[in-house]
Amino acid sequence: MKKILDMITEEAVKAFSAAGYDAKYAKVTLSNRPDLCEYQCNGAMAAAKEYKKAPIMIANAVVEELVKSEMLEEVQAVNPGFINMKISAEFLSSYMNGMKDDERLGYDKAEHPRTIMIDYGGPNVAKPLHVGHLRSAIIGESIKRIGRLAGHRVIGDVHLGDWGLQMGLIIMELKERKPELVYFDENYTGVYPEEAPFTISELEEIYPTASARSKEDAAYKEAAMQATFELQQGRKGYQALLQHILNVSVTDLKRNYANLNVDFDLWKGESDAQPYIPAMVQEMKDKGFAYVSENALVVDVKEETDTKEVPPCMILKSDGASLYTTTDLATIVERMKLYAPDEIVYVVDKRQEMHFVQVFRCARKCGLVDEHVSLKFLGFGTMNGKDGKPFKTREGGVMRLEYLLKDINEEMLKKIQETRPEETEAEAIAKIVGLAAVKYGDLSNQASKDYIFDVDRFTSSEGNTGPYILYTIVRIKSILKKYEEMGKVICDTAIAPCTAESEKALMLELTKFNAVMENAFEELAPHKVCAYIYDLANAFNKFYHETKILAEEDAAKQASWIQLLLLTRRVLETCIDVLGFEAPERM
RNA sequence: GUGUCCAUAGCUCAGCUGGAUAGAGCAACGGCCUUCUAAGCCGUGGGUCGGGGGUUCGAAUCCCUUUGGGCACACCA
Repeated sequence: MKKILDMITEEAVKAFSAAGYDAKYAKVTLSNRPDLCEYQCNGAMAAAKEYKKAPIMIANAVVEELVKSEMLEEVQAVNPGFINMKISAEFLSSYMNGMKDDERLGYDKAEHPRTIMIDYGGPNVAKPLHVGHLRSAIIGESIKRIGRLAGHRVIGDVHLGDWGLQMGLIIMELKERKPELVYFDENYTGVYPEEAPFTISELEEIYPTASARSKEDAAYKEAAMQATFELQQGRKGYQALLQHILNVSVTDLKRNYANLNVDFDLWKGESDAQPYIPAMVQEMKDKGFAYVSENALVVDVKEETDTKEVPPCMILKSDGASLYTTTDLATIVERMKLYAPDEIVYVVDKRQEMHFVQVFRCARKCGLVDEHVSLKFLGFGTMNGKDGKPFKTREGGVMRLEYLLKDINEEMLKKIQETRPEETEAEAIAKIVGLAAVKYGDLSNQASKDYIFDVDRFTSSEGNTGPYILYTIVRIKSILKKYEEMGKVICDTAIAPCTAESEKALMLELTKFNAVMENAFEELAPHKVCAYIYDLANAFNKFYHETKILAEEDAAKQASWIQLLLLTRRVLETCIDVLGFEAPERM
């Protein structure tokens, strides 16, 4: 379906042309003065210059044509040259019915579907998920779903951090603790045990210990770097250990991401790109892009238009080992080979922007990606505590994701038990609402900005929060249920033209759905979806308050309203699905 | 130091390619439940859009400058 603004703009184009003015001035926008009108066109003022006429005269001439449109029911020119419009109830209801009868709610599929890879999550296999991983998971998941709704083929890749010094650190620490393990025997030729020599909780303790020690003990760090190098060179025992670490860790990660309602198509990691490194490096050298500088292998990526110094992209360290630019580049090679994406979106902490500038430039320069492939960096800000500083536990440590979710769920549970003590499924509902609270709290902010994680605010049902949105959906569900309990059957009847202000306001909000989704996709901006459903929920709640649907005696009117509720519910549920959460039956 | 992002009501945030009186929510105060979930709805008060210039008929929005913050600047990821 066409977007409503485009449809009205078409009317304006006709009117401008008929009045003898250039159609380029006919652009119609949403009114910023809802008290005066619903839509406006400011083109007359822009046109005034070209035609050397008073804007109001142009506006008047256009309005004379525009009043002929059946789409509009009120059109007027206002000083200095605004054209104010209201849409007709009949046209609005026909648009509603168009949405209702369309599986996609009026949001057309992309004409040219693209293959888009989303690189998000990025957990470190050596560490449990902590709050730092929350944003990437939440935002990335939403971007993935927004892209899919738009009709694209979207592939989500968790891109595990499983290849750096961290691996060497774990191996070293393990060697110190259990030197007798066969993994450390270079002469061992047999088969390695299937069982990992550690559990997930041991693993979670090993890495921080090793990491802390490496900062004080230079020799220890040196040994870890050596182990990393050997791992990368393919030392068998270490490779086997890596597999164990991955198995143990990924099982745990999958459980955690499932709790977040986050789902990856690919569980690839940095290590998967490793086989592509040698050939890639060789080619970079052969083509003359890579050269040795200060013993390291680098590729220049600075450009003339740079306003700052962009350091060369380092391909290999002076000891010959690969580093994160290497694996990121090799991962691009791998992705192009296996999935041939048209676009790769990286949902990563914004502090890594420089790194990705280098990687993207290097990838293009060395021909790792074609001209048409777009590489996008979606950098997100830090999640801060109420004090405005990076979120910490009460003790000042790093907050584990599991504990954070637990806190939120407990808060929600308390709320349910207070308001509805009779609820038997309070815990399950608390989990659903709690997740919505966290995700909405995050996604309602612009991704690139830092934001303050405030449990009290996010779990509140007042204001622009997840619970408020869910409550609105629950209200709709409740009415529909009661309607059927009254013995009435929901038939597929048409939505009648609105008769009240609040009803029209609700319909007007509903019409925005396709434009909002398209815009959210283009700008990779889930927060626009949040802003939209908040407005929509407000419009619905106002309508709800003023309209006693179940008590309505006119059955036709009631049936039309029921359809309007169904449509509102579908739009809201589609939106929250795209945000990555769902609504309970009651709350 | 260089670069970059940010600064909007007491607090948390919106503000589309410049448009009419800068919007929400929270907090404060005041209304609305014998009727679909009051986890709701309605209303009141609260802003020199960090400061200063400029472009424009018109600037929170674009340009310059200044102040105050965040972040990044090749062998960690």
